[in-house]
Amino acid sequence: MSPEQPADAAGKSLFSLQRRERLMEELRAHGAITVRGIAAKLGVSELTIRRDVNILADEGLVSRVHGGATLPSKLDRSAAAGRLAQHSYSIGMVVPSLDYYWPQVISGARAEAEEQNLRILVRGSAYDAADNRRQVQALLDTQNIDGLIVAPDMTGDQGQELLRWLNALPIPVVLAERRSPIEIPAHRLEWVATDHAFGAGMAVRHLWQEGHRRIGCLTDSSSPTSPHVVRGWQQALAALKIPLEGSVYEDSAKQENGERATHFDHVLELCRNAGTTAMLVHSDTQAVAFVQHCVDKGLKVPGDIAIVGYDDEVAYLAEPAISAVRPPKQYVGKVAVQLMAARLAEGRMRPVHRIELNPELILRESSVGAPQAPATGMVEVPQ
Amino acid sequence: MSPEQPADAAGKSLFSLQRRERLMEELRAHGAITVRGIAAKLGVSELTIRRDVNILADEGLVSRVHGGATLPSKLDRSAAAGRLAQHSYSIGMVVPSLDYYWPQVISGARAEAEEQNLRILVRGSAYDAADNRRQVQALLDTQNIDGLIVAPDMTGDQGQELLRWLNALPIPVVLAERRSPIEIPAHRLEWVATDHAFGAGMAVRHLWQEGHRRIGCLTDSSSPTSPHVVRGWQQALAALKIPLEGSVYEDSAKQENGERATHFDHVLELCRNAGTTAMLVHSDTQAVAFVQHCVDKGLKVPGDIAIVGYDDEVAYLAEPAISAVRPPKQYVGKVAVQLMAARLAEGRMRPVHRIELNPELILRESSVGAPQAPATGMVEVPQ
DNA sequence: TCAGAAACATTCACAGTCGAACATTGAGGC
DNA sequence: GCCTCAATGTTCGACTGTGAATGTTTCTGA
Repeated sequence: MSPEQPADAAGKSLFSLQRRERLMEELRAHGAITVRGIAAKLGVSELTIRRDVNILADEGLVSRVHGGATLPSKLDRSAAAGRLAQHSYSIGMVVPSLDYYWPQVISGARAEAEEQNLRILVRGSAYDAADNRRQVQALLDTQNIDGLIVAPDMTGDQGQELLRWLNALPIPVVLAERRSPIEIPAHRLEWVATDHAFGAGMAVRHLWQEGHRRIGCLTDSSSPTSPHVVRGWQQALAALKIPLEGSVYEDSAKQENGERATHFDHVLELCRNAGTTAMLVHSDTQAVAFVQHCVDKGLKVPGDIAIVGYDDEVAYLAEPAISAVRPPKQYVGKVAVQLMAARLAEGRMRPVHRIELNPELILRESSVGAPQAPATGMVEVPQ
Repeated sequence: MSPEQPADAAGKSLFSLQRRERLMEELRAHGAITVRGIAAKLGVSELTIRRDVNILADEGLVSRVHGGATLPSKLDRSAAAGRLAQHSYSIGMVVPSLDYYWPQVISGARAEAEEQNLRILVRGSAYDAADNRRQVQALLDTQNIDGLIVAPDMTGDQGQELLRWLNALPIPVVLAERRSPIEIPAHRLEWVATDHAFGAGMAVRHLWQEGHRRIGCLTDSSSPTSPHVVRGWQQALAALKIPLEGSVYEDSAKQENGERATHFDHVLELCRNAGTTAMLVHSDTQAVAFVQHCVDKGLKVPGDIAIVGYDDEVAYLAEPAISAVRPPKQYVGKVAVQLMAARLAEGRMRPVHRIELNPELILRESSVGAPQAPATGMVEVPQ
């Protein structure tokens, strides 16, 4: 044998550290290794491997066994086993907004990260695939990121391409408030998202229980949340046997500020014609403006028209205060970090997790007729 | 066989630590083991197993009994037992089978419960809503249950009624391998389930990559898993632009034992007529029988027909060994317990979680192209 | 209660593995 | 060049894990 560095099967020289890395790799791949097998594979003597195993075992990275080593096992009670090396990780987080909705998600993520002893680096981005990618790339380039939590724009070809790119990244990726669509098998992407359809359904059922029989929906198609809200609204109508035909359904996304009042008038006109007495209004900034508009026009809320908002960011500020579906934003961040921490700890043996969280319905004045006992499962919050 | 490391059923060498780990796993899955059974399963002498049991018993991890071992019991007052921290909560677990699929789910749940210091009480039930309810009721009556993990039968009115009842129970309930349907708003029920549709799709895409252009599906509609598998198969066909019309799709549930051969012949006939060269066979007991039948009829697997099974319980036993989609059964149990532990710790402020896990595809001989002869001029090196 | 069967403990033999002591090699500093 | 040091290899006696044989204990059912 050559007197230089030892060689592995491919003929490449290895330093001891690389060798131990290789050893861990084999170990992770097979769950166990034999000293003999690895020695042959790496082209070094068995004694060398044994020494490596001892070193790794001292650090608690493997469990020593007669003839080889296994992944650390609870059954192994040697000195070093027990407390895994607290190698702390850094997680990048890219969110599409730093002033609406996402601050709470970030706050939940930060709290959990502290708990799990992780570092989080947050970057804001635009609602736009190209910028998402730029921000992620910046994190990858400048920081030493071990994992990525991201809420990308998924619309259009660019969005799809972005997803594919994320799926192929060498680090684990968790989507927040986004789901990878079935069409592209982004099989490595995990996600945690609020079940907005459920939230919308909950709002509709609540309005039904309040006696409303015609329930419309005013949505904001510029938000990624919108399709889910609309779907939930439609499903709930179907379940309650309310015909979709004739139910007011409007999109306020394209309205300029100046034209908003005009559009609201148009919506109210539709409601009057269709006999609609309740509206689910997506994005509660919209809801606030809409309630304001109704009050200005002399309509009683909830007397003439009941309103439920969506997101519960500013709904309590309106006069009257608006009932709203509240997504568990803190938990979205928290669970995303939990997913990431578990993934980083357990590696690829862990199956891909995809988590939906249910929002809750916060009842305020805008939808509750006479003060009633809250329906089961729904929370009444004063203020 | 060589006098070196012993072998388990799959022929893989095991170190003593791994063997004990396996032993604990079996123990968690079944609650008890026999020395003889485990020795046969792991391919070692009974003496060795006894020694393992002694070691584990010294650690207090098992209770020794004549003929085998059980999970640590309070009744066992040997030296090592006894100082287990008192269980904070007790969780009831009702599963529809104790010999197929579910033992591994239970094993994962037990392992996690141990970790979280919870007590788990497992009861088997029938695939039948009335019996499910009886078993749950029995747990509620006789034990002091703080939470319930259950895989109920959800078919028919009885199933729906059962779900409603579960939803109204005063303790938290987590469904395992079941989803609450949107129709009944069982908004308190959390669940963890394998994404079987994804698994089926993975199998279809694999077969496509192996060159198959007509891919059929043989399902077992008596299993609650069946609809999801079929849905995944259909979606994957659609994505690959394989027409659903003319694709072989058969249900083997209603076949009596005697008629199974006839039905298989019928399926093969259909395959021949439709030009189908690959089948996804749900429940891999079915797959094993089907492969056996094909081989008996002189068909080459995978040469004439490629097979992928579903569940990966016994697929490796067939000759040739069958590729199979493997649901993360251990993790289903594990995650269910995690959900329950978090719920018990955090109370109702925690949003309802609903988790899907991706299965993995285990490739074996039945679907992977036959090994090809080396190109001319190349020398095949023995060993 | 007792007999027979099954499970268990003990002993021994052996193959394989381990690690201490010492030898060898190569890199880097002077 | 020479020295030192760290990494690796070789040898060989000690140790460990396993299984067969054999005797002892425990369980079970009549």
